[in-house]
Amino acid sequence: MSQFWKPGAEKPRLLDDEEGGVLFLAASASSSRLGHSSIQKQRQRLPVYKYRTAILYLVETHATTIIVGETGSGKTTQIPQYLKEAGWADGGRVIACTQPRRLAVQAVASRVAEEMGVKLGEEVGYTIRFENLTNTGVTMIKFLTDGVLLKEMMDDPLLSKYSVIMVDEAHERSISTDILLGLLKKIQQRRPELRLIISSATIEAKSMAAFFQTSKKHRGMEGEVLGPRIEPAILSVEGRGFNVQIHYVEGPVSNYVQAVVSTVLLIHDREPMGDILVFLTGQDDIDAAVKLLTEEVQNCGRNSLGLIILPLYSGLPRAEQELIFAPTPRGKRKVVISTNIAETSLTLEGVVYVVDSGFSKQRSYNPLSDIENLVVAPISKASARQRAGRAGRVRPGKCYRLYTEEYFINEMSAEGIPEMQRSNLVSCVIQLKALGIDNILGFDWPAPPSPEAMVRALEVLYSLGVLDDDAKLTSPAGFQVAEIALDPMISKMILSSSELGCSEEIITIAAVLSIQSVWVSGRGAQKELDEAKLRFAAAEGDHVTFLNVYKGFLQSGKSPQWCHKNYINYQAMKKVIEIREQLKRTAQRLGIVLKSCETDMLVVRKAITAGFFANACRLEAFSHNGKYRTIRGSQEVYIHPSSVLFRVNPKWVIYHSLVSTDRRYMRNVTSVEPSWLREAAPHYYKHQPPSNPMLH
DNA sequence: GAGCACTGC
Repeated sequence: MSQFWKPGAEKPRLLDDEEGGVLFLAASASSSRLGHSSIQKQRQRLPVYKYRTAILYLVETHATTIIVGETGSGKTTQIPQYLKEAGWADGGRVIACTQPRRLAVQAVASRVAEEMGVKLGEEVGYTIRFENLTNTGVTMIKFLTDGVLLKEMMDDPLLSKYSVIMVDEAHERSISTDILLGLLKKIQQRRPELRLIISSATIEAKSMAAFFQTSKKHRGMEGEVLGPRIEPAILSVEGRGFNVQIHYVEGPVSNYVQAVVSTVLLIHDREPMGDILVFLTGQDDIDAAVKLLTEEVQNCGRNSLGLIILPLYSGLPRAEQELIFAPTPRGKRKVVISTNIAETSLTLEGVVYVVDSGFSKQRSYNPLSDIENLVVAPISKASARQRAGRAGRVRPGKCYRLYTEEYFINEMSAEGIPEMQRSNLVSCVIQLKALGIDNILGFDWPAPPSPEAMVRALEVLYSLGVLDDDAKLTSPAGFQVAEIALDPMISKMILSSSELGCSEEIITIAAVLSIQSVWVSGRGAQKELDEAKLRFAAAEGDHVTFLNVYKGFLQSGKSPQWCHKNYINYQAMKKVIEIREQLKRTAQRLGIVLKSCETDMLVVRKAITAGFFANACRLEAFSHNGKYRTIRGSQEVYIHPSSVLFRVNPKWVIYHSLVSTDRRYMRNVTSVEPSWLREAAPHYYKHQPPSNPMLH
């Protein structure tokens, strides 16, 4: 009576598509005998439902199945349920489904629990940082961020409790996803019974297939049946979006902010009602466009009165972000001018028109200077398609691309560069080391990072005393640093604080350094913000200033009003508390003594130095403009104007990070004594060239 | 006296 495909039953019909992958011929969905409740009917109306049998067949017979599914296909919520219904969660095994983002994990898990009529955290559960809603032995389907799954591998390198692991949104190519894919490929060789599903929104499935294709064949006697086929299966599932008509400009656009404004006005004049979503690169562009558009509307008369113009970027205060979701009043048209946040993280209902500038801010990394920064760069074709798709969620839409069709076809790359190839790899390398991957340079990456970047990461870890001469994790420091889920320099700072007796203070600093900013985003009330900052400013620098803010917050009883009055971001402070609690638990597990140094800030600065000695700088002699040089590399740097040490210019400082604009600015700076540097890292500072007037 | 795409453990 069951319609599910089971091993041994007649196979569904398969067809080779022109790409050389395996594509299933749609089966009829109407013959199902699943339940008749409305939820079941809804499930059956999803495009993925037609492929249910095919998916189960492919997963049964292939070690890896790649599913190309557009948004709205239902793959994320349905496939884990199909697998469970087909018995993949029998015998205490668990079906895992990873997501790049926490919010998606929670949303999908609660949706699936609802569809299955179970309480979230029982048969269906989820795990994200700070939250574990699963029940061992009961949970059959578990949603989690890919970062959490990597963390789980530290305790269970073969992920032995999982029968199927579905890696969703793999096309986004985040660092965690790429590390995970590389490791899963390795696990497959040891666990032929494990099944992988790689789910991606773009057609670049072939390169993913090639990556998993090269898996070594499971060895066995000649003629023996060796379990699943090694070559990955590829299956495409259509989405449920509406058609989106694409319009290109006829000639290149010189000023895309201006072009955005005129395009929005044109849509508003000529097109029927429906909201407009604009993609620009960052806060600057967006604020400029909002201002320009508002002025145009005021100069334009009656027809433009119906526009509600809203900016959207992650740094926006919570209340302003929420305006985006308010339904558009009758007769009005909403225009949301956004960063990439609306491309993947947030979904706006009611959008019918998309205006795509063709650019976004992207992280880039130079391993030689060890500097990460953001650059405005052209987006990929995949990104352009994703942006256009945002116009077709409620009804057929239109997308206006502010670049020529010729440019789209000939100049835009098919896919973006994976994050792995645009980032500092220190955290990535230590994670792999902790998982016993000794040969980092020879690791089978989905997209190998440059050797320079890997060597740079190894150097930094060696200088921190986390790796030894053989590039193996040191014990215990190396393992401890790997266990703390933060940048290794911060983790090292925490370890040192244990010996220096200031771990209570240092974990507060570590928590603050791992959020964006404790201050409310500065524009508009700059003077007031600067004055508020002075109330907390410490002569030692920004790190000690953070301690003062934290103390003030606790003394206020964690009051939102107190935060508001002092230009402090309340949401950020709540996050600091949360991260701090987690660090405290990790520290206790690692045997780090939690101790406060009370008012002795000297040891706090020494602990900071122990983690960040590589970022030491010296004020240039006779410098009247605050010019510093890094000790290693002798690069010209300046204290950022947002630092409490701006214009104070102590002789020796260490910084937490550099931002590179017209100059290189040090953010989060603390003054130090030069003797501490050699104390903290004698090996690192022993061979300074004599031209560098160092450590006298 | 300047600027923060977006995630995640």
